Amino acid sequence: MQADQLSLTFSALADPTRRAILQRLAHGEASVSELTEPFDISMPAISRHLKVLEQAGLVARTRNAQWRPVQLNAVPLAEVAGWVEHYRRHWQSEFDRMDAYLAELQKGDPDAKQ
Amino acid sequence: MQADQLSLTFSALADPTRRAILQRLAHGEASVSELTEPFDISMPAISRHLKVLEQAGLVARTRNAQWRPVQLNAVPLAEVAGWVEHYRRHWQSEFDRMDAYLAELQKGDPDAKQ
DNA sequence: GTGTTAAATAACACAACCGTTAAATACTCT
DNA sequence: AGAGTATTTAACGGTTGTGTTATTTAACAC
Repeated sequence: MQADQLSLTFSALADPTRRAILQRLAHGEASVSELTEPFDISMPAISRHLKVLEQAGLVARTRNAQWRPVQLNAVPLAEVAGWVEHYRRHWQSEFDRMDAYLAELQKGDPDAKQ
Repeated sequence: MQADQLSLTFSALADPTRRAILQRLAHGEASVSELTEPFDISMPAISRHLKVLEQAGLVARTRNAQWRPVQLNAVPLAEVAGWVEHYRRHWQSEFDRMDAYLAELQKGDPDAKQ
């Protein structure tokens, strides 16, 4: 354990169920039952997904009677955005090369089959 | 297995060794031996990290004699950037609230202990 | 207190992850 | 062909992740 924050965040985001939970929470806080409802898995499983998200700092849990509303905390995602930004020029140049290649195809086609 | 691309990418990025490998490759292609050198782990271990990165589409391996130079492919990171971008306004508002809080503290202090 | 609802924890099973060392593969050079 | 170099694959072991069902905890309502 005791992984760095970025590893914790990426690891938490690696599961599609957890990403779907975050997406749901982007619309507002929700109870564990509400978060469980859309999925085919049991509430304990969701509860443990929430624990992973909580340990990554991506959600916060408060308490309201017997409910424990879950709220999104997007702050760790800022670090992800910063990390990935360093690579933008790399994928941009990949895309540029692809664009150039496609343009070359376009240019060639009207001149027809020679 | 057979996870979606985004899960594959996040999962590959969840390991600090693999992120360090990507960072090294951002400066140019490298052999497996070169990539192994900075780490305290064996070459087979690095080789398997490379396999994970390759399956996520983050690196490509060519062949040159007995070397298999590894190259960065940042394209899958574009999807990560797009995904995380949806949450920017959330962490921005978190930061704004934090700023407001700090400003409040600043304003209060000079007025002193009352 | 008793019953009900919401959620977490316990105990278990199974698969995946990550490292190791030893052996196999692929290529070069003489 | 035989030796040397680079890398992968095989076999193993320990830890972690993800699901299940059964049980426990916490708070409400009567």
